Amino acid sequence: MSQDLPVTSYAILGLLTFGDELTGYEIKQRADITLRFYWVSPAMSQIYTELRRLADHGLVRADARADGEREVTSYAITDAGQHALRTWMAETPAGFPVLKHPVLLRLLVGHASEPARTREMLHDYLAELDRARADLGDVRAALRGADSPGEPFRFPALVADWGLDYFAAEERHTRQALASLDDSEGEATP
Amino acid sequence: MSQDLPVTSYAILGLLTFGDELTGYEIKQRADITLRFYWVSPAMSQIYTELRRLADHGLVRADARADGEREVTSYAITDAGQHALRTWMAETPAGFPVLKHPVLLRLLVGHASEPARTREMLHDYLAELDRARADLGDVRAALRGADSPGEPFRFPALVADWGLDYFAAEERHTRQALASLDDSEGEATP
DNA sequence: GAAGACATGTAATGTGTTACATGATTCG
DNA sequence: CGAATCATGTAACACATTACATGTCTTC
Repeated sequence: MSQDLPVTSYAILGLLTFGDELTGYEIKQRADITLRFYWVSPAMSQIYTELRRLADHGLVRADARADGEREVTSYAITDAGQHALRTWMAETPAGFPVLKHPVLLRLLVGHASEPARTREMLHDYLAELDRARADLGDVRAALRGADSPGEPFRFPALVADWGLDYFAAEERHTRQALASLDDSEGEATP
Repeated sequence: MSQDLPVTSYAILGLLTFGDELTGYEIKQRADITLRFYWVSPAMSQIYTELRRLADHGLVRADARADGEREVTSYAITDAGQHALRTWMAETPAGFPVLKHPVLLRLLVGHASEPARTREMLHDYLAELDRARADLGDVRAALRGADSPGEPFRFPALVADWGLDYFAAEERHTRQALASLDDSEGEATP
């Protein structure tokens, strides 16, 4: 009955379980502030493609309404969609995370690079981590007040906290790597 | 001059910087124990495709030799390959890691699942983390003896340590999430 | 002599991106 | 009134996976 959909489909479906109807555009915005950190933020075109597919399967309902001159289409999850999501969560194993970590990839072949360049890359990463942590911190702050057990943002708050801890850990690991590099190459620099 | 190649191309090129010539098959094995943790382990067919491309660009040299009845082709990085890799590392920004974390994705929409199922998923993840940590630990152990500054496996050891710390952090975060879930839902279970 | 590892590839397919295209609405 | 945002899509293409196909070599 429930054909397998790509995970991103279920991710979008999941975004529609927080109550309101959303346009493709709004879904993109939500994805940019939440999904981005744990999955991907699909391109706009991808979102519209997925919404079409979900609608074809009856998992979302497309609500077209006129907004002045233009047609705006909002999407809401259907009962079938709720059911499909639950089934997917209950019956398919989550699977192990896939990490595409360009910093670690480059560090792995660090012997093919200038030590100074490697250090620069790690410092750049620290700066980006800081920005990411600030962004996610803003999201986390916005959830306050509705993040207790039983409240709507309980689970988003849980994963936001996880994400913040993850960024903190990455920062530590980066500093450790830098320290380790300084131990050896640093002897040249007085 | 140096057209942009996909990152996976450079990853394979990087695997060839550790001295020896490798067959496609051997590259797959190396990828399975190293790249897997920080990037991806490409499918065999993908590896052969990339090797063909790298050879077309003159970045690797294909060495066909007879091994009994069959032809076996080993690949070695060329000077042009070394140069391309260095240029890539020096001139293109690494970019921020992309995390495809199905456990966090599902936890995000935890309100659409049975609490018991969510807990089960987290416990499954703990078990998988344990296995991954053991695998990476074996790799790390195999690097011992050549992992000091200046030695060939210095950088692989650095990233392996990073990876082990990352797994440890994930384990902590998982346990924290479980504890948080127990705090609320656990009240029902005496 | 069968099983499993070694070794190499083609074909079909799918997920997802970027580029392109279009137009309305809002805000300064 | 121009820029930014809102809103929706099509087309071309790239990266990567799975399925399929083939055969040798090694080990039990």
